Amino acid sequence: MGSAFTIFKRHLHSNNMRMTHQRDHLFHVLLKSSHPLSIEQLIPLVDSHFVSVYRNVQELRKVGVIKQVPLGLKYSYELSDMFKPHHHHISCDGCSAVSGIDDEEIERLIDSAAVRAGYRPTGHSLEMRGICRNCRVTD
Amino acid sequence: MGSAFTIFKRHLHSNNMRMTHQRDHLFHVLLKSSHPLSIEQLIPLVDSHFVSVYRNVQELRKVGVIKQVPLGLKYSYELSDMFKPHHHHISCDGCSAVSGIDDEEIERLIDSAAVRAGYRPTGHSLEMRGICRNCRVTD
DNA sequence: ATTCGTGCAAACCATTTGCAAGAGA
DNA sequence: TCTCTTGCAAATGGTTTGCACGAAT
Repeated sequence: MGSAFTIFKRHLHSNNMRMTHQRDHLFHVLLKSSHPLSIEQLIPLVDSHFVSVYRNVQELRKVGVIKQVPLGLKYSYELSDMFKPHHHHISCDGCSAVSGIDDEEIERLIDSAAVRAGYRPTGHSLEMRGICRNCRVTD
Repeated sequence: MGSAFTIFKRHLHSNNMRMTHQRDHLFHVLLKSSHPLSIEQLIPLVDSHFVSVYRNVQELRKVGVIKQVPLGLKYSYELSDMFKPHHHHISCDGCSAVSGIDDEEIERLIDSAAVRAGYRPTGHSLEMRGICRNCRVTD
């Protein structure tokens, strides 16, 4: 069958990359996380040398396992659509909480806007900001 | 009247910031540019010390004159909606050309998705990728 | 056995900071 | 004049690289 981890292993193999403890661990940290993580957040969570975190995030991004997403003023990382259904994020200006957003219609509209501009769409990144319920009350 | 530059000057003044050659120049470089520029691109274009470019980009971002946009794998900078009508970008995976996108309906949908998720929307960033006409032919 | 990947130290380089001199208001 | 901003030099710190050892296939 095709669990995320099985797909991951196959994907590594087909790219002549080895499955190591470090990559296994990195993958599972990202799989379990409910929101994207910055390198800074990743380093203490993944038990491997920080240099390996950098290298593996890069390598896995190159082969499409990991996706870079702009969150706040810096980039964070999450598993690609290959492992998590395509979605977007909204982060609260007040408390920085992050929620997932999943809206079919937005996707369609984004792609059709790309086509209208003369492009064959290959992807996009959409990040939203707002004030969450809690922070609206606590003002 | 309210040309972009006049608004800029007023905005600086109301934030106790001085109008200097360097800021004037930075502002005009961004105003004339058809697409966002990275710090790296900005430094040779703006005739001031690179430290001042860093500082001014930061300061002007804090007071809402400049906006940071994720382009490709890094961030670039452009004037905020205060000076250029709100829009998004699509960049070609092949030649890196950037075009502007302006679609009212997407805007509405993005905001309504935010509301549905329980947030009062304050902003968003949307960057698209695709293959442009030229690059589709030249394959 | 043969790569490929890791850890460590060192190098790198983009960005930031401290401070004295210069410029705007 | 008074304060903000600039330029320069130096410090900083996140990221990358070189290399020998260790691990995966």
